[in-house]
Amino acid sequence: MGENSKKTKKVSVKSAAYMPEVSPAVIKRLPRYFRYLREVIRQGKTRVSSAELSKMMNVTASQIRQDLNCFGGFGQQGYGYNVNFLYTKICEILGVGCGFRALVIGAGNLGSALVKSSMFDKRGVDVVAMVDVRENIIGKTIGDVTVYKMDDLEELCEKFEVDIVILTLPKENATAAAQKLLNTKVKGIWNFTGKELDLGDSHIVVENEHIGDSLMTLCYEIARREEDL
Amino acid sequence: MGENSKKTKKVSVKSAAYMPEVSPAVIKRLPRYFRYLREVIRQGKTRVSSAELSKMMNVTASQIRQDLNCFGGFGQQGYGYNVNFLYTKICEILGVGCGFRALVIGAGNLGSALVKSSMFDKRGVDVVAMVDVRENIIGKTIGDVTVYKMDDLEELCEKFEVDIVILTLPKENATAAAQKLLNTKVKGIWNFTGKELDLGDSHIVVENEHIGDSLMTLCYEIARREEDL
DNA sequence: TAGATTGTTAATCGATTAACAATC
DNA sequence: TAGATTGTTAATCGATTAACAATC
Repeated sequence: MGENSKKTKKVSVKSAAYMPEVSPAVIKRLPRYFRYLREVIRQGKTRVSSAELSKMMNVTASQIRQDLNCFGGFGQQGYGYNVNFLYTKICEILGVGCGFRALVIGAGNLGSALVKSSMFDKRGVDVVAMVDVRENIIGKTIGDVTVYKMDDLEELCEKFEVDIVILTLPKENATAAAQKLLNTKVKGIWNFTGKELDLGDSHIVVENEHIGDSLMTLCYEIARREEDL
Repeated sequence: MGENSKKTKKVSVKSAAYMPEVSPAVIKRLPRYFRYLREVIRQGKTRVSSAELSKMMNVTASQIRQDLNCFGGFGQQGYGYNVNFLYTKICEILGVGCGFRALVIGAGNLGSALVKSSMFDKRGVDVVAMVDVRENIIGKTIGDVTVYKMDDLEELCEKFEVDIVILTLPKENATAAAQKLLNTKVKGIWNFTGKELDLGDSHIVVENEHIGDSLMTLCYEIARREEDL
């Protein structure tokens, strides 16, 4: 650090084996560090202190240092954090650069919007295929992803070595789709169907996404402010 | 309660004035109760206990009772909760039925997908207009919402009495759009731009939505499971 | 009445913050 | 060296759970 040229600093990246379980609260904050570090990089800074970050992000400097230290000593006393180094570390932790491959089930409005966005690119996830039940769109290309038959789901997962499946189909079909995936090498499901999946202790990790929930908390806040005028 | 026919039970809905601040943790869970209660209603049940709900939702019964009690005594000892009554109360709390009106800035893929979904309907939010900067889509209809000129944003908010504005434009323009809204009667912003807005203590409530964040925590979990095989 | 289940208090657990010694 | 800022411990704060009296 200090432009990474001083040879003295030992970067103690805690080894996975001896790493104590990281708390859910910390994990949920990691993507936010990822985003803000990209912003800091975009601003052309090469170093950043927990105090600076804290001001940008509206959290305490203490929390930032505590959070980062769950994964290793990425900073340097008297200096702060080397932005690029820290960003690299956060990316490692979050699996950016693992080259995960994703398949989207459902080529409707939401599925299409997701695929066309820059979201996956930014996070190093490669969308390799979409599937749908509607015959008339099989073979079409959305963004630059081809739509295949839903029937071929398992073979497609095999062929493309799919790591992550994204569910954007009607909630009635969510469970059936998830069941099919249990027989594949798929490692994670990102579930937009609204039907919360619980695959118990299967090898598949599930992340249930409920976009509408934050609309409701917004409405709650608005309604609450109205009543105590 | 008890089919609501016994006259004895006093439903002590805590009055807003004397209601102590509800903790953020509780508020964030409310939409989930909303979703599960809809499910219970769909199943045709008329009563539900905290124990039953707890099994469905994978949380402790204690937490459910504690959460609901922040807002009033909605249950009845020995009986449980009347599903419809509880649902009504949760809806009230969350402002469903306040008839909030929303305007979407940005008629791109995401904006269009949101508008075409059933999300707003389900939550009693009425999308009254979209705006965009691209001349060629002005006047078009998406879902059943008309696209207007971005230039007319303030007038449209006034004319349609917009409560909530949804930002789905490029992040570079997020701040400028939010600034414009400060001069209107808009009460809340649902922000998908990726640029976190902080309007300080303005009268506008902001909810920053980062869909990609949960993709990253999914990747984190996958990467972590891979390393400790 | 007896049984069930809430509402609520007290105990536990986890997460955040403050403080400061270590050290670059 | 002096100044700055981390890494880390201890103190505080908040959230969850357990337990049970109240009561339908």
